[in-house]
Amino acid sequence: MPKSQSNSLNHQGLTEQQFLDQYDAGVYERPSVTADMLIFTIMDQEQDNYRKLPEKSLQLLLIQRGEHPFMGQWALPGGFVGMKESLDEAAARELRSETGLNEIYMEQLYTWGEVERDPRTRVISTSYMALVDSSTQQVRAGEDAQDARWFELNYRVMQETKTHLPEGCRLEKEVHIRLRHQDIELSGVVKVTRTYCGTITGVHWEVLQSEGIAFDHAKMIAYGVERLRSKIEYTDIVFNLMPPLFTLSALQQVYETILDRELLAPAFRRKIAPRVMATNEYTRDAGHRPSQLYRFRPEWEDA
Amino acid sequence: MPKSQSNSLNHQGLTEQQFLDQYDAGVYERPSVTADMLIFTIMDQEQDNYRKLPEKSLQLLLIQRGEHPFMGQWALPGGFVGMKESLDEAAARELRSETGLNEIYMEQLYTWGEVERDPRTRVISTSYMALVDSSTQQVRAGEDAQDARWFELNYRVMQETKTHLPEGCRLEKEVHIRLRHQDIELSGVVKVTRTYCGTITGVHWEVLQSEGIAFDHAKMIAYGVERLRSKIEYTDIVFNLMPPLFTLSALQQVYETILDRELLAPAFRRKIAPRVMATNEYTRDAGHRPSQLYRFRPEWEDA
DNA sequence: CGAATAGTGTCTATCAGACAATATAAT
DNA sequence: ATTATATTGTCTGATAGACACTATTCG
Repeated sequence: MPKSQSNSLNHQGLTEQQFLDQYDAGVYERPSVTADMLIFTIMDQEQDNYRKLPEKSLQLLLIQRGEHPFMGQWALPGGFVGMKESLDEAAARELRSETGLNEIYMEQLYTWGEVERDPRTRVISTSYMALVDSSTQQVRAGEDAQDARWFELNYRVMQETKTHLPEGCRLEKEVHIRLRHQDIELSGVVKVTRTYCGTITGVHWEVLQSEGIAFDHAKMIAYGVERLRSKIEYTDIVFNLMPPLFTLSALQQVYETILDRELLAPAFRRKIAPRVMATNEYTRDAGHRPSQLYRFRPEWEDA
Repeated sequence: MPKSQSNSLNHQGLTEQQFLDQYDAGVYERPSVTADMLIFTIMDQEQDNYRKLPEKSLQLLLIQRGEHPFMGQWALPGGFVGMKESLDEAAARELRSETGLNEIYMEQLYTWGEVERDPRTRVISTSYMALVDSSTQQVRAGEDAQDARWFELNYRVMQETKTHLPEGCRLEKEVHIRLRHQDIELSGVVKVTRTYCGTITGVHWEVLQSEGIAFDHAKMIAYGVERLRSKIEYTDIVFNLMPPLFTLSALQQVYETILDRELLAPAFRRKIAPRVMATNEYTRDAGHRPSQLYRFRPEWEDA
């Protein structure tokens, strides 16, 4: 941090040091701040036909609340930011305490600052996204005293409306979220409203329905999925969800589950080619032609 | 907001209502939260040769601090978030009070949560970016009692270093920022460190030098410019910086000033074509061939 | 005419979508 | 042989970079 280092006197005739000594931070009421974590991973679905490849599913880690408010409902792992830890540190601490994992990809997403977000008190929450390869890394969700569980996440745009306004246009999108863990089923409906007025665009996220999802976490989840979907297209974050060795089909499946649409294999392989490197290993016992295993080839190894 | 609506009792035997009634928000110390504004605009430079087009420059609005800390230095307009206003409202309020403008494009950028950001007390700040067309809209910077001024902003990457680590690589980028308003000249150096360790990437922003720029605002500015540069490539936000009618050359110049590189006119015109619509008007008295005036054609008018 | 900008045409390289075709294991 | 996946080849259409060329105004 740059030092302010000023010896000049302010309008009350105080030096900076004197000013800071008499500064009372307590005069104004302050909101609480939390860091909330969207921890994503990819898991294989149970498979009936031994010859077919197992389907992938996107999973999100949630914690059952043991206290009011929203007691019994499921929430994103998160907690209040302490006075002596940075926002990133609070997020990393939360990640560590819920998954036991330390060196994990993590990224700040958005800060939610509406007034009535929490019935207890004014809370401003910054959401983070973390990506975990649960097939290699041992994630101890559910082993903890806390009731943390992986939920299969389905995200789908159910309705899109376009309304013309006198000076622009409004696009409304209704997104349905479904989360499942064994027989626990949660769901939420989030409306995303984009308003175009001349050149000015505004986006508004609103929770229309929330079944078993605590607070306004349904819209944090929706926002996170949108971000994951867009960032997977132009960055290398997918590889955080993959084991060190993987087949190109598996990688394509991960893209397909996250984007929720099918991709053409030849185009996919061409596009991903510069970011992967073939190994001498192959899959075995698959009931069909074996597949070559690849590893991630980071951009900085390029040339 | 979804209601929690639970009648169940917690471990102390309290209903939700009872729990909320006895909840004391004051037990934990809480940080202050501010919303800080990067207000950008484009202005014409003074021109010597009457036949040449005026050059454009990117301008940023700063306010001179009249109080400790960083008294006399220049800061982003910003202020504490009140208990009864949302984060967005606080940002909009700040924008309105500094520029007198109301209906302006505004977007949340990032939340800065390091512990020692402010010598007074723990402060977490969310930065926003606003884009203004100062040629049409009357912006009252400097007319206010407050010392708000438009500064010409220069942003340039001065050094890039690539270090190989045992398990990855580190990319360091040194960015120089220069801000000028008449004979006031401010500058800052920000180091952006990208660490690649396997698939995990982390980005770290650090202020190395700060001449006349208050707090850690130099890195907020750097982050804002980076975001502006990238978003101008894949969204329509430029048009927030343009008057209702403009020439394609002027639009290209705005792209060039923001991206800090020259573009080829034919390629530019092709790319921008679907987003603009020709009018019957032309520029006049230019000392050369007149140029046709265009207007923004929003995506939603497409078909 | 010359200076300066406005605007068009075209060649090429690259890349994504589409789909055909071939390869190879397990049973 | 059949099934299911793996992998390659190729055609086509869209698009960006590069650059040559033409147009139009003022002085």
